[in-house]
Amino acid sequence: MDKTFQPADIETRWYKEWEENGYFAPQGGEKAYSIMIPPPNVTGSLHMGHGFQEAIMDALIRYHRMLGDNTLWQVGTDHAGIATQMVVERQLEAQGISRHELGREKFIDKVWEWKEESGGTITRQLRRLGSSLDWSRERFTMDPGLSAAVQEVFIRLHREGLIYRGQRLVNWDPALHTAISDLEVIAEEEQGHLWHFNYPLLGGEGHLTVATTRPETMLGDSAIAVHPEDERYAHLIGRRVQLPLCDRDIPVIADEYVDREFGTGCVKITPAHDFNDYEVGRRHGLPMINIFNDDAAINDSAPQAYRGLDRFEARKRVVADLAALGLLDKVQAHTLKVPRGDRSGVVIEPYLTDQWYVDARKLAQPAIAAVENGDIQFVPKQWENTYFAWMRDIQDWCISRQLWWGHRIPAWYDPEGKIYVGESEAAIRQEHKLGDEVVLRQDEDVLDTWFSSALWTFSTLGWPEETPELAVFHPSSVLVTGFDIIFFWVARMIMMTLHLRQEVPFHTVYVHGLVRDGEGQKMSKSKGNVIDPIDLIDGITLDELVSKRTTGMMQPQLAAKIEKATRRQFPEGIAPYGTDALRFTYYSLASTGRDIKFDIGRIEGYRNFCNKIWNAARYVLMNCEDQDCGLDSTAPVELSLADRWIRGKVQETAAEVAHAVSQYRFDLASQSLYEFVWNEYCDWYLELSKPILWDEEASADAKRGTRQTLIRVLEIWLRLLHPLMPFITEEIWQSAAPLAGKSGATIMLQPYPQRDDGELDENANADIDWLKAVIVGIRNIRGEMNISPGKAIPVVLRKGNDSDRRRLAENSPYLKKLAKLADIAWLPDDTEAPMAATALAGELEILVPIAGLIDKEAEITRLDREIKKLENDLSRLRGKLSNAAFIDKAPADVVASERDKLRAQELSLETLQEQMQRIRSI
RNA sequence: AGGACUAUAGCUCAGUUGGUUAGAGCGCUACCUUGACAUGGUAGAGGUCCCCAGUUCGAGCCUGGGUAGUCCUACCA
Repeated sequence: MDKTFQPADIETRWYKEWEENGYFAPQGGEKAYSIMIPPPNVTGSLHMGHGFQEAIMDALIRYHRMLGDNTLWQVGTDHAGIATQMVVERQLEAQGISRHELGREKFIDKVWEWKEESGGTITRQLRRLGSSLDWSRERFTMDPGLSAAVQEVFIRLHREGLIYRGQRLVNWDPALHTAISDLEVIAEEEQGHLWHFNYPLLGGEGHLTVATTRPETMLGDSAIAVHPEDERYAHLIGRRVQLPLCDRDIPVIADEYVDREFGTGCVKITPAHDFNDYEVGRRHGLPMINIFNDDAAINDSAPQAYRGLDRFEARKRVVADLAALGLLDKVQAHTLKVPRGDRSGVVIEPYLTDQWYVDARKLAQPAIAAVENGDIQFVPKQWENTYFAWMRDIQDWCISRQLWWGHRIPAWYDPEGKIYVGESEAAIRQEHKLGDEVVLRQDEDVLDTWFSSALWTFSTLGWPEETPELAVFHPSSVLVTGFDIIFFWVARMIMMTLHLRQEVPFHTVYVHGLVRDGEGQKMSKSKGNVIDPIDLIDGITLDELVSKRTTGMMQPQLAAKIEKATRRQFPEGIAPYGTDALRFTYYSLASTGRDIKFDIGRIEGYRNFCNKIWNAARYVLMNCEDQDCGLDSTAPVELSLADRWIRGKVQETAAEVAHAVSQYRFDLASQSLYEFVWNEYCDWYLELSKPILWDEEASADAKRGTRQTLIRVLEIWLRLLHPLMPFITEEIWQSAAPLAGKSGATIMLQPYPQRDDGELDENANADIDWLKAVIVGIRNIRGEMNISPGKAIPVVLRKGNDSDRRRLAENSPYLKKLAKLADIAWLPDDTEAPMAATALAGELEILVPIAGLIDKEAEITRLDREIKKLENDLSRLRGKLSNAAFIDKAPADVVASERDKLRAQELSLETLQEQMQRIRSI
């Protein structure tokens, strides 16, 4: 074995081995356990959030697989309608081709080509993370099977009246020329203006002043609204005003929607271009005047002068023209929320079109109930509130998109505009007995990507066929996802699955936090702070990292700043840390209910942990290979104190890990393992094994016992650790397992260690605690007195009780080796103690004689510090115990333990004070 | 406007039903190339648990109020 752990070869080698041997596929077992991967964008690439999410899922999957469950991790990718179409359109644009020139079919061919070309990136990256996905069952949302499921659902819901087509205002993206759902609109505060305009009253006396942030929409105004109880305007209700710039007049209406306090208390009503105005318009039967075309340029419904102008250009013209007419009252600076498309970034326009909708209200009821009654549980629980809040006020879901890439809506229209929904034109003709003379035209639109995602847990298992997989693996066990898609995806999956299958899609939703950069900033391309998890695994040079962060930017002017920040933050680039270290970092940061600030220092620490594991294994193998490790069950074995202790400790660790995983507390699981491996197994047990293995006088039985313990405990904790660090554990396990009497092709399919209480040994724990206390006491004196670690020193023990004597008798070889002692002696109580530095282990005094070793002043300082600390504690304890209320009301065992503590500390203080006097007297 | 979350060592974070002296990693200081490991070892320094009040024998933890920050939802003509 190499002296340092080299992850790269090991990782690729083992992943290939696992995949080729089909270890990722379900293997049977009584209980089923399944997770459906949140399908990443097929042409996307892995980011830190994915890395985190996959790590969590893989740990759960590997854990359950080792528990013997029939475990499926369903893999697949999403066609990501808008995102993918945009990428391909941009590529074509670069070649000077528009998709319209190309035509629908050829364009879709291009997208499929791009999918084939780049679709491997994300799946390669998933493999690099060690994700034990069942690749034999890989699905894609536009596979024939999944597409059939989508069509089936659309037809069914349409027949049930849960999908309908209607004309209403939608969020229109004028750049992408498609409707989008409410969720795809991001409203951000921006600086704008509030323009005040005068609309002259018809009949000549005076005007009404309206305030607006969108002057250009006045071309589509249908009314002026005031509050019905606003006495300022009450007399004008029912009158008409002249709409400036347009050759028409509009009524003054009363509606409670109007806020009297805002602006002038008069609102211009533009029903075709504002969601609130739309409702007002409907209530009052106002005409809906659409003044925009698909690009949000002014159309022919507006006066000649503005036709063809872009909306922002039109705004300037309208303001200028009104000013010229003397109708501009004033302009105020105003902060407003501007709705922008989450993909295109352009301002979204409320726009009147025909679209398809899902009646979400009806579907929401059972979906709310399923969470209320605990059929589905969120972890952490507070997300249930978020879910309820949204579900109880859910709006109908606009599912049609004016795109080409996606599932085409299975609806056809006859020349009269009658709608037919069915699986094909032929089927529809047959069902409705339509002859060839009736021309049918299929709907041009495709479905929102999230429509197919909503079916994911069951469409991937073969639905609408009632397949065996569906029976076994559905509902899935847990959904692991980010809070940002609770509405987009989680809620819709719950609604659709309950409706179509009368069962939940999953029992638990584990909601993890967002992975942010070291400063707590969201990682984004435009901020230039993105870290690719693969770069943490394989490493990257500074120059490559800079170029990765600064090429293909939407805002190239930021490149210089990003380069500077990157060079400052990663002066040496990023070292290759390996997958196991990256994964362990994720786990250690995965406490629930908070975001993750990714600190590069952590991964370095866990890379070091890998190295520690590696070297501990080297030590064990070095001492066990070709040696008698007690495999022969008839050979007598003698277990040392340390052997008995560590055999118990590894069981305690198994229990802690199991508990933590059951609560999805991977931070606690990883911490338990880290502490056990490093602080117990390596720091103490390996050191305690040396006195036995290296002692020529130790018996063969004792050596056999220690070797057996070394290798067996190693083999157990490798399995405990495997779900978190799959590669290093497999690599070492291959060598270690045979020596521990285990056989098997892979650690992956070994049973997960279950706590064995028979191995716990409380006596051994107590003795080891004593041993540690004595050793640490001596080391402390050494460290503080600057006694060279190489120098063997004599130690004298004094006072103490029978168990101290027994422990000394049994453990002096350990003490001599680990504390580097020349000699250790017991001093009878009635003997005068030599001049010495003192440490305490309970009642036991540990004395390191001064002569020639100890600096008197330094020891006085050290004792003084100890005494002060004790005095502080004592005064608090005495105060507590002299409080009658405490004695009366606190539980008896708490009071008793405080009293014990007081006694012990008083004794310690006395001892140290005596010691202080003696030192001072020389 | 409503709601959620967060505030603990220089930094990143744990801290269970309220009960020893509040912990870990990184960083820092001193010493150490000892036969698994310097990606290491030993020892050490470092805390007003955001603030105020309350409940309690006892509060980092519970209650109320406040401050600061992050986020979500809705609305702002």
